[in-house]
Amino acid sequence: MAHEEIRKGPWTEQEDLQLVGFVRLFGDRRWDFIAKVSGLNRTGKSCRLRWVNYLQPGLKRRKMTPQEEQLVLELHNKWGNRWSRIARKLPGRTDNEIKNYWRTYTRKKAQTKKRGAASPASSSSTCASSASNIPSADTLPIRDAMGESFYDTGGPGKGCSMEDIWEDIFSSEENSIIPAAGSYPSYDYVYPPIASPTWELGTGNLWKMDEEDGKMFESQSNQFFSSYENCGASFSG
DNA sequence: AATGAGATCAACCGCCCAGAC
DNA sequence: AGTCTGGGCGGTTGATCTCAT
Repeated sequence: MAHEEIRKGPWTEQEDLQLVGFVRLFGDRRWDFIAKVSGLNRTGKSCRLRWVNYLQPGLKRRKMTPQEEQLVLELHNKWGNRWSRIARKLPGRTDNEIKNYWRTYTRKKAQTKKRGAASPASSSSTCASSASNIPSADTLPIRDAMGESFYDTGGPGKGCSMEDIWEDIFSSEENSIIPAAGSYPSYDYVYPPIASPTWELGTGNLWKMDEEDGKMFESQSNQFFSSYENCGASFSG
């Protein structure tokens, strides 16, 4: 049979929209299923990663605050490289983000040590102790601000940010769908409604449907996607 | 203005674990 | 009880961005 090649590499806005739509329909658990029925030609893992690290509502997506940095240092001291565990203590941060931060931090620290050996005057500045040197979120360049340059890596040009999308979803459907209670951690963020059949139907039949059945939902989700045709107009391909 | 080095971030890989069958 | 499958996690890599020269 025709074997469709699994897509890899950076996600496009189109793919993001598709994924968001299907997560809305099916919840954020059945990644393999979502990968199949969405027609994204991505692996379930890839979909999950994209969702968790980038699309999930509530992500801060701006530079760590000194408080957060301090917390990361403390928790890492406590738990070691248990990034997901640490991330749970930092609302709006992903394990990947923290992992990357830590990597940068250790590098800087190593460099500081090196340089410190050469010029003791600067040796006292570790990332933790120099946290006050880190610009606050307000002073950060536009790029770091929520929603700006959201698709820097997703393709050329600027479409609409996920913030816009979520906002739009939320405002257009706040009266029609009530989010499943406890579906998401209680970040200080108002979540758009995401259907969570897993919780609402228990071990429901929904998950037992095969790919063919899933196609049915594709048409449903198409309605959702069509709402964002304007964004789609700026898609690169 | 061009370029090279360093920093940052998104995404993939491989392993492990838990649940389903 | 054993096997299989999917999801989660930590490690790593590569592309892109930023800044200094």
